[in-house]
Amino acid sequence: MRKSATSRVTILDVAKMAGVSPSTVSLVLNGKHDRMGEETRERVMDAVTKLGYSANHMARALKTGFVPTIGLVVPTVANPFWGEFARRVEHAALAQNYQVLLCNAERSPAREQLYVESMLARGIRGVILGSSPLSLQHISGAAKCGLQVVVFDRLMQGSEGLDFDSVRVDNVLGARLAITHLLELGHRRIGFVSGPLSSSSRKDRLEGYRSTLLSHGIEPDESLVWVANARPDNGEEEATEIGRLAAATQLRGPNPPTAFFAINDMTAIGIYAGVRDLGLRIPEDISVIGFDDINLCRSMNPPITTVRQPLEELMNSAVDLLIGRMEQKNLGPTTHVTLTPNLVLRGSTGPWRAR
Amino acid sequence: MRKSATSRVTILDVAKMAGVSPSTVSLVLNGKHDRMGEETRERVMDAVTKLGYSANHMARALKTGFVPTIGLVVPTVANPFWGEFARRVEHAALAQNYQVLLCNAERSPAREQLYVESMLARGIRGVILGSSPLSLQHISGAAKCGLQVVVFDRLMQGSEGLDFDSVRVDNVLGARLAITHLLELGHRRIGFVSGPLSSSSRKDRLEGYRSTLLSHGIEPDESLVWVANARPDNGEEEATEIGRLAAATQLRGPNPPTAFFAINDMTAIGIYAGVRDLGLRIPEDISVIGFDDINLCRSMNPPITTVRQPLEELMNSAVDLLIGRMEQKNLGPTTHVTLTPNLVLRGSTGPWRAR
DNA sequence: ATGAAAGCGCTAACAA
DNA sequence: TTGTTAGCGCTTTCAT
Repeated sequence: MRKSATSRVTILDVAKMAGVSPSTVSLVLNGKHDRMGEETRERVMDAVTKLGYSANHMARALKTGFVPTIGLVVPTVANPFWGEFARRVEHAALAQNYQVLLCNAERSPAREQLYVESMLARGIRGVILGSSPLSLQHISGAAKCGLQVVVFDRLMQGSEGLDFDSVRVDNVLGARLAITHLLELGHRRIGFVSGPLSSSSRKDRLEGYRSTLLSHGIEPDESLVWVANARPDNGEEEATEIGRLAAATQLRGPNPPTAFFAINDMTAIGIYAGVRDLGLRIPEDISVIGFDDINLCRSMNPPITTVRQPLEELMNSAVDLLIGRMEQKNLGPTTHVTLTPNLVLRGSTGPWRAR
Repeated sequence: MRKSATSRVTILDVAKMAGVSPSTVSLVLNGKHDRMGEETRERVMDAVTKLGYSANHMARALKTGFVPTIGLVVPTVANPFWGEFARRVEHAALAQNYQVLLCNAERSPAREQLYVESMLARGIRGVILGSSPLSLQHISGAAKCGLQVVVFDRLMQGSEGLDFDSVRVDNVLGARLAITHLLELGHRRIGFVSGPLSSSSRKDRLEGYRSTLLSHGIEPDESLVWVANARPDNGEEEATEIGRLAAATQLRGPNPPTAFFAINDMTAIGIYAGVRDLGLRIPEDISVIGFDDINLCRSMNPPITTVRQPLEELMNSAVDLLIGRMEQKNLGPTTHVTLTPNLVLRGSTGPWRAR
């Protein structure tokens, strides 16, 4: 049994110094029963500061069965979108005195499951799931153990007997916004570029792409949709690499697109690189539109036209929903929040011109 | 007292089902005393799987005083460098059966301290500190409580009575590599662009910049060093914004630089934007060199020439060092690992030409 | 080879 | 208003 070099000061030490019982100290610390001797309270607080006491969260959690922490599982922190996402969640959580445990699942259901179980073992009772595999089967065990879950980016079909609160942007609409914009600029051959269709948000965006084309009388050309394969290790290639390869390949094909709709901004950045490799210009030769509106969009040359997700509102809702469940203030049926994306016009899209 | 809806199965349930005592179950689970009835062991394992038992980490930690988790504090996950950094740490830690608790301090010493104390309260005994304020005073309390610390990116002067293991790249050399390269290309007016000099790595890079110039007979021109101010809220502007503003301002000045050395790649990306805003080209009109070598460098137009930090090796060392301390396998004096950076030539630097 | 019992640090009935 | 007591789930001597 490994023990810390310097054992910490406990509630007993405080009690002894203040000349009261441990339960009194606990009462003071937790602000219970304000009908308590003001003088006693002060003695206790004095001892606390003198001793530099700070509570042992594990002992408290073991006793109360409650941990003021929410778990956050994201597919990868290497993509700035998820970094921004995590910051928003953390901000909203901190405002309600919850901490955030951030987990990087690398788009692997196995890792996701591992993390979720580890959270449960640590007494964490609520988790926000970022984009991840379509099936939530691997989470069901945890859910049965009382774990509250809010998913981002996908609605459950309930087909698995699972039904979680969810929060997302209207992805079909987002895609429609993007494609309509391109169509209005005169583009007719629009490429769709994505990593594996591993989340319903991605499927929705593809659906929005197809349906918008159709509704404008254009038959979707399957040779124009590029969906990267998942890698054998269950991971996913870097979005930038996917975009670059897609652009290079598509543009050299027999009937190249004149515009690309990227599944997200990082993929759009990759497309930029692919386009440049061929000596083509954006937006003069090729238009590109992204999704998310990460900060980087403004720094690119040209700045990226994209579909913005209202991340702050989305994450505020997610955190409120989750904490409501954890504190049993919300016992109703599952809630699904869908917010509206909007198009941010910048420099990467321009009118179609014959080349 | 809030309790989980579905109480989890405990070691007692397993013991009952297997018809043994709880201590036997514990023994089996922890692989102790292999001189144990094979048949008993099987009965226990059977019960474990049937019941879907998984240990309560809090109870275990409370008892043993040991948590197989290391904390990782980074300044911001919105910058992909730190995302990559976190992935490396996580990878190295997982290989040794440790989990990683990722904390986003937003470059605020107050938040850093908060996180560190919260880790201590959760029984975490080791933490890796990414770049953060020069003073580690706010960590000293935790360190006295037995928290093991490995710092990245800075060496302690010991002036505060603190002395931690550390891991870093030779930042002075990194800057020398960059500046020498620019000098060899013929540049004489080289700008230095950075956010607040809030870490010794940044100070070192500035020192390397100055000393290299000096050693080549060039008197550093202070009007060429751009160091953004810290914001009142203790946070830091986005690196890209700093770069953009620096480039815009410097380039419009009376005696503009012909090349920029950016404190990191994200700042270099911001400089790209600032240069473009003025209708200038990279590298024809202006050369730019970054630091870190994040993946994004390869996707930019032109790809960014940069000073590479060997992140994988760095993080492997950090994790090994930390776990060695936590498991008391390493009791020696503090260790300081310094690795060598190397220049990655790409397209953002070119020969000086009179404009 | 296995069980009984103590206790990690804390909180929450219940007493006083 | 404050103290006593029992235990949260686990590990680990010490018995047997």
